[in-house]
Amino acid sequence: MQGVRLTPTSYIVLGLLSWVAEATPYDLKRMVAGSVGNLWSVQHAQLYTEPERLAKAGYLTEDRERGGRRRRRYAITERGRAALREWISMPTDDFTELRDPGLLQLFFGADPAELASTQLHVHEEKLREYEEVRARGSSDAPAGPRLALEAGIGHEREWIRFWRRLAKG
Amino acid sequence: MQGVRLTPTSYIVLGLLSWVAEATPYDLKRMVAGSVGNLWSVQHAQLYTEPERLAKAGYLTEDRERGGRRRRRYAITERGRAALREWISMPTDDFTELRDPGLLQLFFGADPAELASTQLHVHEEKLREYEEVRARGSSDAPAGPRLALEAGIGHEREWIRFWRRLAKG
DNA sequence: ACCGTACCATCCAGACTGGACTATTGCAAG
DNA sequence: CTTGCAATAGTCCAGTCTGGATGGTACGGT
Repeated sequence: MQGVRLTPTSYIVLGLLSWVAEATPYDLKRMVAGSVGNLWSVQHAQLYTEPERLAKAGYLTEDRERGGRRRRRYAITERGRAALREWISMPTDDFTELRDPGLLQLFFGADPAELASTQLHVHEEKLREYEEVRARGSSDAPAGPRLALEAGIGHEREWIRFWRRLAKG
Repeated sequence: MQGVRLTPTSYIVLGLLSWVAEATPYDLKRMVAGSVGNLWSVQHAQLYTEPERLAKAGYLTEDRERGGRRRRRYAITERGRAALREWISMPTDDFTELRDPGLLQLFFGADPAELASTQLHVHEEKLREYEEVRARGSSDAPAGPRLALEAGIGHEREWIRFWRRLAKG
């Protein structure tokens, strides 16, 4: 019931469960894809182990179907909500972690123009995807995801500026 | 001698060792800090285990001091250089992985203005650091690290624009 | 001779990764 | 209706990585 370390992954699970009455790991997986998954990648296997861990510590309740798929349904507890609230109210000064394989190749001497043409494609595609999500979003959607999406769009544009500059020598 | 998977971390070790005749894990640690460590975080413990793994697979040679600190000195082999060259010449289309704790808090409903003031500090500091590195750099430095630094500076500026916008409502 | 401060190496439990593997269910064509 | 495919859903595992603790070595200064 006590003493687990809460990681960013934990807060993703708690955060998503604070928006819905209950969810199975598979539901979480779909919620993550196309939203928070863009700013913090989560392995699907974690969405099975992490809720289990959180349930053991009292942040969630677990309820398992008998027969059939034997889905586990999780719901957030008051203790879980409190932990989430507390985390949200303490602005972090932890730093952005960036992992960009293309940039790594550039660092170690890859041909800038050639690399740029590959990377440009990838980032243009991603930008298109984000802009589509934005277009679909209703105006009464929660502010958080909308703002995070704006951040993502801004960064994709920056990537595109950067690689475009390299592409033309 | 065979069959290890080469990860980005592997290429960081190979890449750094391609620039110097030999290095101990501790040397690698210092080389990473303030350069490639900014675009791909590496735990120091990995700089002990990864070269060992690479040496076993024939990409590096290992030579251990007797007595004293018993430092291990690693040097890249022709096989290692070949692997590095091959990786560099194949532009990756793997995608940027971004992990930003602040953005995650924003996503889940943190107060934008409050969060922004914390994050602004952090990113302004980082930008200052990058610009200092750039100022110190000689003009005959290799192009790769210089370009990667430019990317980092561009992104820090983007973060600052983003959080600045949120800070003033 | 002693101390403080870098320098340097190793270890560990727990968490995460990437993917393989299995099973269930819905649906559509034959 | 039954067969087969796609989508849905859950589990497992070996290998890696994480974050930090721990403990040793070297060296200048007093």
